[in-house]
Amino acid sequence: MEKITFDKKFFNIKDTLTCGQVFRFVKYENGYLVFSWDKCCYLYETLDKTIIECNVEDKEYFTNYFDLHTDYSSIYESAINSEYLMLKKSAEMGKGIRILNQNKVETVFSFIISQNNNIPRIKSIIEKLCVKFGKLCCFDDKSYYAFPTPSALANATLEELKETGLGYRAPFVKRLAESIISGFDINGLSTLPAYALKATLLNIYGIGEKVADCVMLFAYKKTDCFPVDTWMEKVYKEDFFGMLSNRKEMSKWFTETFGNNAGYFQQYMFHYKRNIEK
DNA sequence: CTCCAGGATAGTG
DNA sequence: CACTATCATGGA
Repeated sequence: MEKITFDKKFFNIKDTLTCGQVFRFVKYENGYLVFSWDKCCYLYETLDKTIIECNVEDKEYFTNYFDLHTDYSSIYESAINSEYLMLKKSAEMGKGIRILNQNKVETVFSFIISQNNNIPRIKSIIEKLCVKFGKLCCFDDKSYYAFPTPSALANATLEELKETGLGYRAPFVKRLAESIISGFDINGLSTLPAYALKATLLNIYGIGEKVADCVMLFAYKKTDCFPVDTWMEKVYKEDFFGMLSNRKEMSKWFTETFGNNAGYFQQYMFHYKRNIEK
């Protein structure tokens, strides 16, 4: 077992996992188990450190997954020095949030499932998909299921897919799986320029503006992307006093205002807005 | 019971 | 173009 130790100041486990970017994690002992594609790691915090425990061969995978090569202090400073009070408060509260570098195939499927849905249900559907169609794996003495391969999903019937609670999203999942089997290369898209990547994602059945932005930010590291959902629409209107009416234009405004920090700031503010209004 | 959840699609004007 | 009814499911 390998241990990766990182300063806790810019790596809060709970905030990073629960700000809506990732759906496969469970509380375990003093921390969390996190699953990515077919891999697993265990996370916990000490007084001043965040510790990742994983298999030796997965060390670099999870170092990159948790974005440990990126320095968050300058991102945080930039938010704290912003003229927008909402952003300052959000950054202060969520400075331990990191944007993960997730498996691309898993992320595309996960965010197709996320449309018009809530986080507990998204987690439940994905977990059932893994149990039903994923490969049995083990980590230490624990067993879990990998994210299903595209071929496993393509071979499933719509009725079988719907047993996981997918509802009307089942055809989205099936069609994407079939297209990957036929040669559509999700991972290969990383070489495309941002505008071409976005156009390609929007062309996928079941993916619109918001989901495309999420995939670009959470799997392709396009940190100038700013997904606008119901929460960010509230932020835009209530905290930025914006007058635009559609979400695509709001997203554009945030991107133009915050540049390459837009994605990080979106996570800070999403986390703040959701936690403060409860 | 109604409403809504980190929306997208197909159809209409 | 912009606007909107509808989509399956479960929890509040």
